[in-house]
Amino acid sequence: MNRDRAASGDRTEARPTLAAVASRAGVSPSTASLAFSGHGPVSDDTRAKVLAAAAELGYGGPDPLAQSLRRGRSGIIGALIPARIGVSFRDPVLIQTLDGLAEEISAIGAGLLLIPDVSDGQLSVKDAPVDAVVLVGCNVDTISTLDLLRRRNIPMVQIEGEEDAAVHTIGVDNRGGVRLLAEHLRELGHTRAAIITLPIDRDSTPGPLTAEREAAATVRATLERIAGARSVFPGIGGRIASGSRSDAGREAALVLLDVPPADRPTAILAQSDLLAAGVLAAAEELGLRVPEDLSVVGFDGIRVEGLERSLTTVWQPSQGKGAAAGRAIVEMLAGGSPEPVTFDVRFQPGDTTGPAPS
Amino acid sequence: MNRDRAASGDRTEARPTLAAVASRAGVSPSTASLAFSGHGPVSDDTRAKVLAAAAELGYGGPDPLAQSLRRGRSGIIGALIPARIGVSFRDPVLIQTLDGLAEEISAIGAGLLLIPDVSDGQLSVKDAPVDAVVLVGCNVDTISTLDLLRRRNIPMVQIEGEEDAAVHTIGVDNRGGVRLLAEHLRELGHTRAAIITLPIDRDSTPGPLTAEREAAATVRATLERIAGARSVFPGIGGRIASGSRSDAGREAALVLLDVPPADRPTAILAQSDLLAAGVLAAAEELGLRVPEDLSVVGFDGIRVEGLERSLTTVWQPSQGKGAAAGRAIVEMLAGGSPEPVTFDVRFQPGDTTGPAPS
DNA sequence: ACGTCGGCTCGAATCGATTCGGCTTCTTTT
DNA sequence: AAAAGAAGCCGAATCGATTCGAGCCGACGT
Repeated sequence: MNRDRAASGDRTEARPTLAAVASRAGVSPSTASLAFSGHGPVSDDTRAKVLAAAAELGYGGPDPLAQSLRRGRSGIIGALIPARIGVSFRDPVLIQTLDGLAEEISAIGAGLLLIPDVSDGQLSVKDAPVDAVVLVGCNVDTISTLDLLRRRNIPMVQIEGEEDAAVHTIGVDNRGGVRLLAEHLRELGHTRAAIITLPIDRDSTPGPLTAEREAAATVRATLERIAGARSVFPGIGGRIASGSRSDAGREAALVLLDVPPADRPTAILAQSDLLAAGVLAAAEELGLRVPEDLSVVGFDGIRVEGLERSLTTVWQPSQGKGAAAGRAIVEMLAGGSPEPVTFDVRFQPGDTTGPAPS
Repeated sequence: MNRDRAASGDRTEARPTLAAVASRAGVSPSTASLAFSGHGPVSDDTRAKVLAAAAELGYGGPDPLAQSLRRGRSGIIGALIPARIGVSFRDPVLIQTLDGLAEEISAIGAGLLLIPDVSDGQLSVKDAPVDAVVLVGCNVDTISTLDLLRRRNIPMVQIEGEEDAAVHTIGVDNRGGVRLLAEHLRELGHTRAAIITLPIDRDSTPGPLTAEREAAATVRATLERIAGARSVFPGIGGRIASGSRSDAGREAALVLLDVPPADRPTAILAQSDLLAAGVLAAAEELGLRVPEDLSVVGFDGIRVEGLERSLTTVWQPSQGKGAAAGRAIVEMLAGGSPEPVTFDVRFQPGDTTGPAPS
């Protein structure tokens, strides 16, 4: 009543509040609230009055913001993705993961807020009204933000990350998966193998896989996959690609393959199917037959658009990882403390591997 | 002090509030707030005290929920997408659009909340704490929800939708774009052309393009593109695909092409590049040469993964559409009322069209 | 030495809804 | 018919922070 709030046609409009509806209906705000939410005993008569008043005033239902504050929940789960949308979403694995995640959290009516993990990004996890955060495919060097969240008691789940971080982790058997592939190649007689890795640190510049960069690596999954390869081909080297894209794979493969035949690897372990697709393209450009001259394996087990060959690879449950993360979130929000999950992968033979050329 | 709130170690934890920090620092809540936000004149001394107290208490900064309520803004823009994430995000056009959108709204530090427009979805636009909503590639038959939002004064922008809806609309010249392609085909001598459309209504079942379905159509963009084709090939018919995916295009094309040569269309207008890619695949399966036996055009001008041919198509600024939507949102949130935008498209010749076979 | 001007801090209202205990009425039970 | 019970409604506190006007105190000007 003080100042001009009553005459608040001064702004563009004055959204009616629940209180306004209540007073118009001649009931108390509490009753109006009950009538709307259906949480308490309200006579049909009263409810009708409230609804009528709401209609007359053009009331659009309780303000989600106020509800959120009161409830202490916003119904929003933040998804920290590694890069801006246009880039991140070119990765089918990421999409499947988010899909599984979204599906699972929709059980509690929550939605997914995309938060690109780019430093200059204006939106930061820390001032977003999220109930929980999922780090999907991020390298957790954003520790500072993370313990801010922890301090706020916001549940966090990461998919494929450092185990030691005090964050619930969902992973797959990266090491074992790649070892399966490597063993497969060794059984075929390959001895000169090379690897094309996914980004290994925050600045994902492509280049040779050097000891220095490996030492400074922050992306756990990539390291694990390298380790898997090393467990079979101890000294294996290769190149780091700039991302899970076929053009990046092609680029890396061209460098690895465009050498004298004697030095050329007879097998390439690509750390993703998209990379592998790029390797196949490079091989074709160089006139190398797959698998006669070169064997190629991938990782992920996705269907690569436009690739008619069936890739030898390991399948990982991308969607399952997202779903597991979602379930973990749901459980944590309910007060539980779920067990970390590590998924197994499945060897998936294709026609891109064959006996090593003699 | 009543009941056991004071002893609220009863819950899992009791997040310290700004008030707690203030009292520990020996200042008033208002001062503490000022110290944190840096909005008012606070002595360095006091600020330090407050910050120290916050650190001791493990205070993680102001609760975004409370801030949102107070400010009346959540910093979240809702993006209504046509299907669940895994499906929607297979469409590169959608992704680019979202990318442009996200980029633009990050200017005001807002984030994107994904809201799948599926009826059974638990999360609904109406109880999400969003400052604005973008309908991207949705058919607006969700009118009921929409005027709920309007009533709440939530700015809305739609990308490619009914003009008549009282919603700010961003579009492209669908009609003109397809006409360019159709004219191109006519100049090449084609007379028997068929069209493969994107979904035309909510239940996106594939099937022949019949008058009935066309009459019941709800997807504006699809209709406009059909109209563009009709302006050159008046009686053109074809099939409705189930989505912008190459397998859907292939499926539709197989039906259209697997007929006696005399009836077979010599040109197919696919309403998206992905559909066109599917058409190319189908043609190859049927032993038809492109462009000698069949000309194919698409729409969108995207780079189709795994497609080495260069498609004759029109390019549309998908990202630009998203960015325009983002700018519109920003302007509307600032109180302005932006002008609706319609983008032009650009003919992009490729090698998938040629003279009609004699 | 007194009035005034700034700089800093505090009180209190506010954002919009939810919820719990208590109070009134009306109905049922013995 | 009195006691007990139930149904329906209201008051007031609460969620956690922001913000505006007012107040206090030291410093400066004359």
